[in-house]
Amino acid sequence: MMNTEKRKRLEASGWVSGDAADFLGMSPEEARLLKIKLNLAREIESQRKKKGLSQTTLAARNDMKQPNFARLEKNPERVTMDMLFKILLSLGNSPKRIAALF
Amino acid sequence: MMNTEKRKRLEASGWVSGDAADFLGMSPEEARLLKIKLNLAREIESQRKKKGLSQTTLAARNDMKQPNFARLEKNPERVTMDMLFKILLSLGNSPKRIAALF
DNA sequence: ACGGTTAATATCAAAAATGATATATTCAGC
DNA sequence: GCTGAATATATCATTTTTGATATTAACCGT
Repeated sequence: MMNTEKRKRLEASGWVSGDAADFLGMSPEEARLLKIKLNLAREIESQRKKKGLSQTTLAARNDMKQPNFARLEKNPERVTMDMLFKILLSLGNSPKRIAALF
Repeated sequence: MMNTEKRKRLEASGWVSGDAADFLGMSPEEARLLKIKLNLAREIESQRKKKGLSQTTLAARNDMKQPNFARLEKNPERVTMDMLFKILLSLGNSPKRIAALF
């Protein structure tokens, strides 16, 4: 899991690797927030696939380009919660439903 | 409600005023997100005051400066959800409790 | 009214996120 | 193995947010 390239990118953006110590350098709150973002991203990908939509079409619907949508799904640590939230809403999720992913 | 100064600031940052049409120019999702942010900000201020803490001390606890904390409380439309979320967590709110504010 | 604390506003520089484009990789179906 | 579609990666310009500082205004309590 986690090839060298990806780790390099993560570390470049401030990560410290090593399993349980993955969140070293972040406050507990930041670590918690990150996990939530990962959840939201996973959910976006899952729902998109369930609907049989491509990144390209879903991106277009939200005035985005495919590569940026890919980043949102694959590297949510570099995306604001605002963005993830907005996409989930546009996928038809109620705030409550989104909240359930916390 | 909504004095001229504040409206000027909001409009400068892209708002269109007019009561029910306040959210003109934003997607429904963006409007929804904004309302949520306002909720979170109100809750932060409320909890802070309930605990009798100053912006200065609460800011310090989160490695922030007072003026930036004031911005967070008073102008959440220009603050990411990440930031609001982080503060609420640090105030001891569980993700669930935060979610209830949606 | 004064002095001290707290909150708000204004303004920049620095950092981070976003948008955009080009390109590469992966994957299905044939 | 080709071809085309879908995803992923790389990079950079632009925009937005954040951090910092200075300053002002509001609010006590005395």
